[in-house]
Amino acid sequence: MSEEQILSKAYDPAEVEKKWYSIWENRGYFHANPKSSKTPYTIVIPPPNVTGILTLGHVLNNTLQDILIRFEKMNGKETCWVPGTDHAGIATQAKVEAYLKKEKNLTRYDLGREKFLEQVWAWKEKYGGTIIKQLRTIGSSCDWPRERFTMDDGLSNAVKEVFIRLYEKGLIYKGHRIINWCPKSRTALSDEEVNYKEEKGHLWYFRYPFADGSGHVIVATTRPETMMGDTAVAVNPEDERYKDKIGKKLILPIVGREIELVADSYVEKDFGTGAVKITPAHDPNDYELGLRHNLEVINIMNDDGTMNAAAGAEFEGMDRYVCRKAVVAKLEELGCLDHIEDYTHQVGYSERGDVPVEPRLSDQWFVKMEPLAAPALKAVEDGRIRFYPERWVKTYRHWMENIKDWCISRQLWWGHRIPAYTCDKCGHIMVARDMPSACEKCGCDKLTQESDVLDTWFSSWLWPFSVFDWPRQSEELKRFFPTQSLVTGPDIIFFWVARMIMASLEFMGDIPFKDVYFTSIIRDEKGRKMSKSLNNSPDPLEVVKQYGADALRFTIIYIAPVGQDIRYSNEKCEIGRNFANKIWNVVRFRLSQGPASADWMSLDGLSSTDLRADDQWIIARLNQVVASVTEGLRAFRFNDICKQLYDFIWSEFCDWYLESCKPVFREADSQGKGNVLRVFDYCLGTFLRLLHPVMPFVTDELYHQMGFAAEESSIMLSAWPTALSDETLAKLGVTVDTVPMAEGKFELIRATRTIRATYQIAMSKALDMVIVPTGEKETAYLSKDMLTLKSLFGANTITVQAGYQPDGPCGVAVSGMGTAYIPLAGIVNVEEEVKRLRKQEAEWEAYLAGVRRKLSNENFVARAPKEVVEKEREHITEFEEKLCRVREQLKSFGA
RNA sequence: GCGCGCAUAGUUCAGUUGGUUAGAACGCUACUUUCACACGGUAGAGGUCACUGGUUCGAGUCCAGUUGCGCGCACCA
Repeated sequence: MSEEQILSKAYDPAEVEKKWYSIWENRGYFHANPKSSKTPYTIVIPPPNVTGILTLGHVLNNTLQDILIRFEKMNGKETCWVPGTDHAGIATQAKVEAYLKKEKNLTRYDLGREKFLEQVWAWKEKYGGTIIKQLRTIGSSCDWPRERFTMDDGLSNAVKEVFIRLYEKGLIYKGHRIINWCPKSRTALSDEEVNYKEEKGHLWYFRYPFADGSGHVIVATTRPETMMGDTAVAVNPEDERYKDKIGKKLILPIVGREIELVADSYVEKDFGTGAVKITPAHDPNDYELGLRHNLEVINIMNDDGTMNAAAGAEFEGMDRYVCRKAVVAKLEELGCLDHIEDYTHQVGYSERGDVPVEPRLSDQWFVKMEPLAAPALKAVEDGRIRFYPERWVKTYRHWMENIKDWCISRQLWWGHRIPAYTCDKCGHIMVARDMPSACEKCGCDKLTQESDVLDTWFSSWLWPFSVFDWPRQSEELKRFFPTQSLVTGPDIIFFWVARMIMASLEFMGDIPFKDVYFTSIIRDEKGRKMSKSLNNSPDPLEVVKQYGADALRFTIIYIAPVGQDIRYSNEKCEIGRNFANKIWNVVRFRLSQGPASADWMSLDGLSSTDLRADDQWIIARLNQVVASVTEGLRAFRFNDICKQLYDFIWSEFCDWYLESCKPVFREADSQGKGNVLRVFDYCLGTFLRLLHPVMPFVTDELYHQMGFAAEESSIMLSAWPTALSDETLAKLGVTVDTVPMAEGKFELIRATRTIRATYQIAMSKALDMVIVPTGEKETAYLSKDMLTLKSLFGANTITVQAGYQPDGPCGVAVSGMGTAYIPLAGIVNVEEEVKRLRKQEAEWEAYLAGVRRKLSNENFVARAPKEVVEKEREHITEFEEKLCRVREQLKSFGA
C-alpha cells in the first residue's frame, strides 16, 4: 500500500455517523410525500414516554423499524415512519411532582390544577422528548416533521371525538364500582396496570362471637385491617358446620357492630374455616356478595391508604399496614385471635407506584369492551393481521374472549380531561365537545366539568390514525393509513396492540396494521431483566460512543432470535464493531487497487470465458444471499439475515474470494484483472446495499468512498439488489456445479493447510505439488485459473496428473476433489503422519459404515426420495476413494 | 389451577417445512505481526442435541410423557 492511505486502518464510527445523520435529515430523505405515486409504506412508532430516556429495548425496537423502513424505501416505497411521544399520565405527573418538591418544595396541591399543568408543560418543553433526540444517534430514519405528541391539539381533538362517539353509542358509561386504586398516585387504575407479585404473608384466624352468647365463628383473613368495614360473615350454604347457624347475628369485635352470618355459594368450604368475613367496600368479591345480600358498604380508608374516621378513632389516620398490626394486637388483647398461619399469596401492585393496590369503591368511567373486541379478535383470527411470532395470537385470543370493561378515568391532572359536565343543581351529566351553556334537563347554568382525566392508553389506542389528524380526512390519513408493520414488545399486547385494533376497526373501519412483530425482552448476561434498581442497564449512548451505532445495531439484531429473550452484554458489541471494521477494510483493500469499475452496477457484457471459477462461485453465492436476505426481511427473520450477511461477507467473500483475487490484482498485466475487479465491485456494491438497513452509517460512507453514489446522493436512495436471472447466470457460466466444485477445491486447500500446520510450513514457503484429481470434471476444473490456484495453495508449481505415484516422502491431502501430494523430504515425521492418517481413516471409515448401513436397509432405498438415496451412493464412492488414498499413503509409510 | 416458552461445545446462542460428517461467536491450544483488517489470519481441541417412550426408511428437528428453569393469566378470604 502506498504511503498516503485513503482510509484509516481501523474504522472510526464517531465522525462518520454524525456526518451522515445530519446529511440524511437535512436533505429530507426521511420525509414522506403524500402526493407521491409510489406505494406507501407506513410505520407508527410505539410512542415512548415523553419523560423517557433511550434504553436498549428502544434500540432494538427502533432498529427493527428502521430496518423495515430503509428496506422498503430501497424497494421503491414511499416510506413514512411517524415518530412521537406519549404524555404518560401517571409517570410524567409523578416526575414533575418530584421535581417541584425537590426544586421548589411545592406539591401539586400548593399550586392548584391550572398552575401545576403550566409547570408540567414547561417541564415537558425543557426536559421532555430526550429520547426523540437520542433516537437520531442510532440512525432512526423517522419522518421528524411529522412528530406528534399525544397531548397535541390534534390528538386531543381525536380523543374528545372518540369519547363522545363511544358515549353516544352507549359504550362509555359512568359506574359505581370496586376498582384498583393506587394509594401512592391516588388514582384509579385499569386491571392491566396491576402486577401481581407473590408475597409471604399470614393468614390470621379471628373469633367473631355470636350475639346470643352461643359461642363463636372463626374467620380467616389476610387483611385484618379491613375488619372494621365488615358487614357480614359468609359461609357456604351446604356447609354442615354452619347450616343451623345461618341468619344468626355476630358481634364484630372492636367495633361492636351486629353483623349477620349469611350463606353464599361463593364461599369455599375447604378453605380456612369455611367462614369468610365480608368487607364490601374493600374487596371486589365481597362487594358482589354484598350486592346479593343487601349488605351495608362501609368505606374505612382514605384515598392515600390511611384509615378514615369510619375505622374508629383508635385507628383513624394510621397507614393501612400500621393499622394491620394494631388491629391484630387489639384482637389478641380481646382474646379474639385464634391463631396465625404463614401464607404465601399474590398481591397486586400498582405498575407505576409500585405499592400494593387497594380495591376501592368509587365512581369511574368505563368503556364497554365486548362489542369492540369481537371484530378485533376476528381480524387476527382470519389472518388480516398477522403476529410474529404467531404464538401471541393465543394470548391475544384469551384476553379478548375474557375481556372486562376498561376503567378509563384517572384522578390525575396531567392528561385529557374528560369532556363531561355535571349540573350543579340536578346532577345531570352531559358529554359534549364544549361546555354546554345550561343543563339540558333543569336549565341551570351552573355546570362543572369532570375533574378526572383519561387513561394514557385512551389516546395511544388512536395513534395509528390520530397522528394523521383524524377525524379530519387529511391527505396523509388517506395515503398513509392503514400502516403496514408494528414493532413492539409483547408486554403491551393488551395495553396497546389489542386496543389499537379495536379502535381502528371502530373508527376507521379498517385494521391499523397488517403485521405485528413482537420484539425480544433484553436481559443482562445473567438473564435478569434490565432494571434501574439492579443498575444493569447499559446506556446505549455510551455503547454507541464505545463501539459505534452500526455495531450496536448489528449486534443487537444479530443476537435477537425471533420470540426469544436476549442476553446482552456490552462486550457482545465487538461482533458488530469487528464486522464493520472488516467491511471497512474490504474497501480499503479495494481502493488500493484503484478506483471502482465504471460499470460495477451490473455484470452485463461479461460472459463465461471472462470469468474464473472463483468469480462464478462468488456470483452464485451472492445471488443466493440476495434472494434469501430479501426473503428473510419480508418474513421478519432479522437475526437470520444478519447471520447470512456476516457469514457471507466474512467467511466467503473475505476469506476466500478476496484472497483469490489477490494474485490477479498483483499481476498488473493480467488480462482478466478488469473483469475480476468488476465482479469484486459488483459484489461489494451489492452487499453494501443489503447491509444498509442494518448498518446504515458505515455502508453509506463506504458506498461513497467507492464512488458508487454521487456526493449529493446516498445509498439510501439506491435500489434494493435483485437476484440475477437464470438466463444471466447461464451466460456467466454459473451452473449447478459452480458452488459444489468450488467448495471441493476449498476442502482440498484446507487439507493442504492442515499438513502445513502439522509440519509448521509457513504459507510463505511455496511448494511444488502434485494433484491427482478424482475424475475428468475435476481435472478440467483444477487445470484452469492456475494463477489463482497457486496463490491459494501457496504453491510454486502445481502438476495436475492422474495416476501419479509419489516416489519420496510426502504429505498427502485427501478431499472429494482430489488428492494433493506435497513433497516433504527431510521434514516428514513418519510417526506423526501415520497418526494423522490413521485418525482420518478411522473418521471416514465410521462415516462410511453409517452410509453403508443406511443403503443396506431396503426400506430406506425404497421409501426415501431418490435424490437422497443417490446422494448417499455418491458419498460411498467419494469416501471409498478417499479411504483408498489414505491407505495407499499409509502403506507407503510401511504402516 | 390454565396457558406459553426454554433445555444443543467451557460460556452465550444459531439450526426455516424431518435427509450430507450438528454450526457460529467468545474462551482455549499451536503457529502467525505476510503489502485490507491483530477489531486480523491459518490450523486444532471441545457436543450421547435434558431424560423416557413413540411415529418414520431416517429425529436436534414431529408426537406423548418426565425433570429442571423462565414467563403470562386467573385465583380461596
